[in-house]
Amino acid sequence: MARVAKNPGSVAVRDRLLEAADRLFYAEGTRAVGIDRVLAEAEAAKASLYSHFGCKDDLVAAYTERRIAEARWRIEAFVAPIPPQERATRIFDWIVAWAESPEFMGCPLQRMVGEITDAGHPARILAAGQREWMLARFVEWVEAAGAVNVQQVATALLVLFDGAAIASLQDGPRRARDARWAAEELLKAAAPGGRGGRRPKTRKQGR
Amino acid sequence: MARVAKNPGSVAVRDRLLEAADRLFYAEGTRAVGIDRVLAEAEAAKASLYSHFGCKDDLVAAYTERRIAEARWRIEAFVAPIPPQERATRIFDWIVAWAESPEFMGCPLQRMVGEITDAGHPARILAAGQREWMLARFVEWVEAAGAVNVQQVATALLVLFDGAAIASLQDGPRRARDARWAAEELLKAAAPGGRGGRRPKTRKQGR
DNA sequence: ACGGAGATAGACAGATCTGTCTGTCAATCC
DNA sequence: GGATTGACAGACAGATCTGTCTATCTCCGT
Repeated sequence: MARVAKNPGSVAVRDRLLEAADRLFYAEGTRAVGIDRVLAEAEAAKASLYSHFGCKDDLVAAYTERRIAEARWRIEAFVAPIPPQERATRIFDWIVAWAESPEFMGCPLQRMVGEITDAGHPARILAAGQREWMLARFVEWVEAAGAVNVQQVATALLVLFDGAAIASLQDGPRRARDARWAAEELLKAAAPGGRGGRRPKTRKQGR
Repeated sequence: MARVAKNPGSVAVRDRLLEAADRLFYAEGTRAVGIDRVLAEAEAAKASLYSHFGCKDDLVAAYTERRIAEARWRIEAFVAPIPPQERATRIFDWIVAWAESPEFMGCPLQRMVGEITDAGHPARILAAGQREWMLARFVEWVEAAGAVNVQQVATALLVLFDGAAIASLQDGPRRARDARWAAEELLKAAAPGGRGGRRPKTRKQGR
């Protein structure tokens, strides 16, 4: 069981399938791409796909999971060398670079949620988890930035983050830069002693 | 040619088709809904659909056009009684109300753009026009608000607007309220004499 | 050397989807 | 009142999509 690649240099079929699905689903959407396209791109057999992933929906879920994992380590890797108090703003540099990359096609999770209406779909469940993770990061970064009104600023940055992705898909990467500018303004306004809101360090006010 | 409804009380078949398409496409996505579903919902014949709209893509374009027209008059109607200098912030009240409505399924244009990859698709062309219209409104409102750095603030609000829609689809209407808070902060910061940016009334710095 | 696990290739069933076409009916126009 | 027009109903073709299944091949461990 779980044999390795049979010939050196080739990748295990499950990975090939997932990589092919990743490329195609992200570029064209999960609904627009059929199983056969994935098989051709992966140079794999249909039986392999259905033995590794039970059905297409589960392949979509696996694709979503992969995108989430990738996003997390990319973000963590980007943020790691940055002083904690600067992370809340600098993360928007990352978004700008992402939006400027030639293969950028928006946020895969946003597009998946737009396509898959059923909130109970396994991929939707995964995406909901990523929302919480992302918000938790913003709370962390905003807190480290020493801002007042942490929760409110963090959710505002989350919304800006989302807006940067979808607006860049429509108008190009300039929107990501616009989001960055807005994020900087918000954090300046939320600097302690600034024109910002209330002081309490932590305040339960919903997520 | 262009006959009226044959029996009183019934609507012309083209309108019925468009209304049915609108409901179904918005609720489930243009790709998930087949022609037959639209026909059943509209209680119309297939030949009627293909004679009024040439193909499904054109029906999708007509749906998009309808959504755009509706958005424009709704926004204009909402904004009309509001003093111009308050419109930039108060428009976010409109978004909050929208996101709170039970049938809210995100911004139809965002979801369409996420589904339809081909930027040359007629519906995509229409959507691009709506982007310009929306940005022009924000510029107008921000200018009326007397803010400095009009273009930059306007694009920031546009990104917040987009973020409010997609984030509310994922996390619920609280994100629209978060966007409203952020918009208020940005406008406060951009008040003349505030901590905001430069003064020039109009400044070409891209759209 | 042999048996089994995993991979491939592809036929196949069944559903669904777009788009065409034929035939019928009712209302309207000249 | 006869011709025209628009709508309806639905069969049909052709493509595509998901998912199953069979048959074959190739590694790998024993």
